[in-house]
Amino acid sequence: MFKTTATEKGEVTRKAIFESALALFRERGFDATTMRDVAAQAGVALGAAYYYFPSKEAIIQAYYGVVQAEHSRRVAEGLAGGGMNLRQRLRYVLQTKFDILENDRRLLGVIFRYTGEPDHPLSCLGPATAGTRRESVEVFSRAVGDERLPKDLQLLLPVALWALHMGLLILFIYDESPGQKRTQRVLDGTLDLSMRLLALAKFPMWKPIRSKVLAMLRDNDLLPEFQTYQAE
Amino acid sequence: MFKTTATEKGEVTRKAIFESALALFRERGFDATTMRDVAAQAGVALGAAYYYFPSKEAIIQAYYGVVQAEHSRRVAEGLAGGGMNLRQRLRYVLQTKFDILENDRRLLGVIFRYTGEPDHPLSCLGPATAGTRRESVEVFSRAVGDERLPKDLQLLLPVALWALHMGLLILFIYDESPGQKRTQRVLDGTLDLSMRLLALAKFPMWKPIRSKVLAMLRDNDLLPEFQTYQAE
DNA sequence: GTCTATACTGAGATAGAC
DNA sequence: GTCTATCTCAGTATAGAC
Repeated sequence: MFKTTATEKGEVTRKAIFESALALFRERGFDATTMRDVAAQAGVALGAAYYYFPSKEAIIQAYYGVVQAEHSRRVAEGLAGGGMNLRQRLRYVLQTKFDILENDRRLLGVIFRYTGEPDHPLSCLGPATAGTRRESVEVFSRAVGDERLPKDLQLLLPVALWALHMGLLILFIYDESPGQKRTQRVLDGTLDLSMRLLALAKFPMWKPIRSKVLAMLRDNDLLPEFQTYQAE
Repeated sequence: MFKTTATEKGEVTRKAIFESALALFRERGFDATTMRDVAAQAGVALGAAYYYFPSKEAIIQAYYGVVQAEHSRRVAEGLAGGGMNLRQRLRYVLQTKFDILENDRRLLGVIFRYTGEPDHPLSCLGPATAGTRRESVEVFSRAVGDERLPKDLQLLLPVALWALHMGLLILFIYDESPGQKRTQRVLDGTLDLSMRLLALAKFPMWKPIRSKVLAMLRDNDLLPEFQTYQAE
């Protein structure tokens, strides 16, 4: 997606460009920052910036990669101890994500810019970002853990949670309430609801509906590619 | 959002620019078409194009307005006769939308470009497009019609359908299967599922959960603004 | 109010020299 | 790996014709 550095010197330059860009994006916003500003701030020529990042958006993409890694790290750390129930684990995973993004709501919006353009390398639902998506679903899988659930729910839940998390991210971006309390409330509300629905959905009477949902998603390639779906 | 014409002559010019733009967008794609191309194709000067449309995206926005109007028109026409059940009415409304957009999947993607930027005038979820959104939800309200439902479901369903329709639009854009058969299958599948869930949700035992959902959405301003939500 | 013609600015992106 | 020069194109500006 973007140039990975081969030399140590390159690594330093790359980092300088990346950090300068983020600082400027946070200060002035993404669109108001030019690649010339970024290069100047980093003390390199315009061409150098483009040498490491093929586009301005690619910097945001790299930023999102860092966020992702940090999220993975914190979740691994936080869940290591055990002792949380499902509700608490899910809350922790989601909350951690918002903690990381707390002051970068404006930057986050750019992630969605190419949602409607499948072939774009930065399309957040496109093939080019499948790896990142996979990683993200992974985190939710870890939160579900070995919770005692019917196998089909075991498969569906992480993807459903990923989708929920995407929705909440959009709400988060639009949320102008102080401290984004509104997003917090919706997060808690949807978690309550999810837990109630999950408790119901576990019963055998729901098996046919669960199967139908799973079959439909599987048959139409709507589940991230890394999972193996033995038909429960 | 863009200049509306006062004279008849202006109307002609406006239309020429609009049609030329759409033709070029369809032929070469949105990004590959320049405003100069559009002006040339329409046989006017660059300034004229900008006189009627403040930006290239504004043309797409106008296009979407036309789609919306056409959808409204066809739905009003198609539902006028009566004699369809809920499932059939919903199918009709959704199917009609996809019929209209059949050959414009690439154009459609641009609609989502500013999803993550609330303040942008073309943000598909932002305040600037509230009117269009309202109109769109309206159409789904008409499809629900006077179907015998608990009042809270009566309120929730149109918005839920609008959300479903947005999701299906994204799937539609990504769907490379011939004739977008995959979207068709998912459309039918989700309709089946929705009908089954609706049949269940109508029972009084679900009242508390419905109330909770409604309360959460209402309390957090997540329902389009035009509805009046007397707490059932 | 509608439009032409032309020139200009700003910024994303690229080519090719070093 | 890095810089300089250059290109392209969205968008603005202006002055004036009708």
